[in-house]
Formats: sequence, structure tokens, C-alpha cells
Amino acid sequence: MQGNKSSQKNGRRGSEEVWLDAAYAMLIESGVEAVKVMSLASELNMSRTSFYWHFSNRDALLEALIQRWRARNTGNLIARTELYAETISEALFNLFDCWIDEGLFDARMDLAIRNWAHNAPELKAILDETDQERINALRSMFRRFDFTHEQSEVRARTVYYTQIGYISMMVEEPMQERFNHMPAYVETFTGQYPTESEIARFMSRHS
Amino acid sequence: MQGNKSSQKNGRRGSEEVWLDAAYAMLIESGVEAVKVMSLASELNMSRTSFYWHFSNRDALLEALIQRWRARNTGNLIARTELYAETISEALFNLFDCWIDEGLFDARMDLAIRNWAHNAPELKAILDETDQERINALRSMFRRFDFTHEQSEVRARTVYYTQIGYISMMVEEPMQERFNHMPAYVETFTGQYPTESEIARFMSRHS
DNA sequence: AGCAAACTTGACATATATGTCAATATAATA
DNA sequence: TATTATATTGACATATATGTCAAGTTTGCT
Repeated sequence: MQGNKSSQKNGRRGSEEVWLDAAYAMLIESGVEAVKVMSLASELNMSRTSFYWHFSNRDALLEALIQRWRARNTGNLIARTELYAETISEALFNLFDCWIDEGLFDARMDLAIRNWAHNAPELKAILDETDQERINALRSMFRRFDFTHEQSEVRARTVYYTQIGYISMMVEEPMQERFNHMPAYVETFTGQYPTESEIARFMSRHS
Repeated sequence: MQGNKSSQKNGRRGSEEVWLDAAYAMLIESGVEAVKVMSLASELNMSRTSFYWHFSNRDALLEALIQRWRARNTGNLIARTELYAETISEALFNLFDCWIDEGLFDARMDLAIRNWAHNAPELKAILDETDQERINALRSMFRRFDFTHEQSEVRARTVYYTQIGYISMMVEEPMQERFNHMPAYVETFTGQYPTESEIARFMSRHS
């Protein structure tokens, strides 16, 4: 792990990113094991050995992938849980934006990292920490409304596990169907069905 | 995929199972990609080539792993959703047995299969079908009590996704803590806190 | 003991993957 | 145009993995 030769200021030609993008696509599509210098080279129509100018070795590439994940998938989700909301339903709808907008939360990357972490203890440790931070944020969110500590703990986990499960199953569902179910999810997570205006506010954000 | 030479009646010495057991352990520990004839051989202190007497090739071994999963992880979960219950809470507690007893539901195997399916379309199709059957059973369970179609649909998914998420995250939690949270999970999934006697009945099963 | 079925092994052929290196090509700029 | 930093390449060395085969060993049974 560690250290690629050049990654300084000069963004002139820079083919380093090309390799990283290809690696990212491969990681998401087929998992870490599939991120091979050979495969990437043939996909890029480039000599395999050219890779070694940009990265010292395969591990350096993998390390860069992890850095990319950390940079992109940190903060957004937690920020969403902290947005202004008058009710727990509104707060949940704020969170749901993450499940819809790939720019807010990269679910496929998150899944790839999770599977990868199974065989990479250091990464597993980072991921566990990340998960804990997210769950903490969700627990605080419930605490801000009328939920006991125990309720907040369990509902935070239910919300998070549900989403991780959804991602892990790679559910393919028409977007309209997802939207239709969301009020019922809010009802399940909070104990009460959202109001017309709460639903309307959420729906209007996504059109 | 397909076809090992001998697997008939004669269970005399049978080293076929030894290879399969090792493969199973490797699959669960490190994923399909790690299920390699070489690794298994060195772990079993056996010549690599000996493997090929028992299985025609690596694919046959992988096929056998899938068969083992299908044989073991089919039915039990669904049967649990169909057990007699006077309330939805009792029904959910019946289901929770699966998350506690590895004999009823092999969560680690399920996760390994799910990750594997990511790169194996045929397996993915089988898994999708299995998931659908399980969700259908859960939906029917909710329908048997006072839930609308929409509520049953979403709560069935919430219960299932939550568990898949839990497995996918490889949460390590003291058993006592899991038990302590279960009434609050029941409350989240059903909308009402279980009674003392429902909790007592569940707890008494696990001691 | 003797025989056949069940199993194991090492030598061989081949495919895929990583990484090093010296030789070369290309682009920016002096 | 000449120089230099930035890149690319093919040849080579090595590691890991799959699978075939002929020759051997072990085990169960008569």
C-alpha cells in the first residue's frame, strides 16, 4: 500500500486519473478481485506496463480507490440527518434524498467497499468507524424528536440496516415504485404516516 | 459447472466431503474468489491433483457449494413465518429465531452467496427468486394481521432488508445486547410494543 | 494372500497475473 | 529546433493457478 510517484500540481495530460476511473468502474462492477492491472490495460487499450509509471504497484491503486471513497462518501449522509426539520417524518424525507441522488451517496461504491472490507481488516476498521458515525447521526436525529434512547437506538439501526440491505440486494425497482413506498417506510420507521404536505415537499424536490 | 464423478451410494471413505467442507469454510471466510484448489489442498495437507478424482474441476466444486446452500437455506425461514401466532409480535418473535439459531438460517453462507451472485448471473437469478419467496412469506405474515396491503409490503421488506443489512455489515454484538433490543425491533416493525408474556415466551426459548 | 476399486501423487503443459528494466516516443517550453 | 519532463512499450523474470496423465499406494472384500 501507498505512494504513487506523481500527483502534484501539474494537471496537464495526466493519465493517472484514467487508470483510477477504470479501476473504480471495475471495482463497482465486479469487486476488488477484478481490479487487475491486466484487465484495466486491455480495457484502456494501453500497455499493461504503462500503469507502473502512474502507480508504484497494484496496492497503490487500491489505496487510491479507498481514498476516493473516503473523500466522496463522508459527510453528505450525516449532513442530511442534521438538516432543519419540524417533524421526524420531514427529517426522514431529508435523509431519503441520499437514497435517490447518487451525488449525495454512492451506494454502489459503498457496497463494493463493504465486500472488499470482508478480506481487508484495515479497511474493515475504517468502515466500521464510518458506519458507527452514520448510526450515531441517525440516533441523534430520532432523539431530537419524541423517541426514547432505546427507540432511537433501534430505529436508527433499522433505518440504516434497511438501506444497507437494500443496497446489498441490488434491488432493481422502477423509481416510481420506490417513491410510492416511501410514505409507508416513513410510517414504519417513525410510527406515524407522514402528512400530505410532508409528502408533497419531498416529492416536489424530485421532479 | 456440473458433474462430479462419484457421489452415489457408497459412503465408505469419501473424501469428497472433506474438499467440500473446506471449500465451504473458505467461501464463508473469504468469498468465492478464494475458493481455489491450491489453497484447499495446502490446507488439507493433500496433493492438489487429488482433488480432481473427486470433482471434475473447480466449477463442479462451486456448483456443489450452491447445491449445499439451496438444500440448507430453503424452507426454514419460510416455515417460521407460517408458525402459529396469536399476534403479529408473536409471529415476528418466531421469525427472530432464525437470526439466532444458525441451524435455522445460515447467515454467513447467505452473505457469501449474495456477494458471489454479484458476478454470476445464473446464481443471481436463483437468489432473486429465493429473496422474493421469503419476502412473499413475510408479506403474507403481516397480511394475516391488521395490516393493509401497502403496509404489509413495506414492513415485509423492512424486516428482510434490515436482516440482510445486519448480515452484510457483519455486526458483532454480544448476544445479550441483541436480545435486549428485540422488543424495540418488534415495536418498530409492528407499530406496537410486545407484551410481557410475548417477550417471556421468546426469551424462554433461548436459554 | 490376491485382486479390484478407491484414492493419491509428481511431472508436465498451459494460462493468467505482477513487477522490473532499458529503449523509445511524445508534448511543453526554452 | 533542441531539451527536458512526461509518458509508453516490449522483453524478461517470476509467482500463482488450473487441469491431464501415467504410475503408484491404500483399502475392502473374497
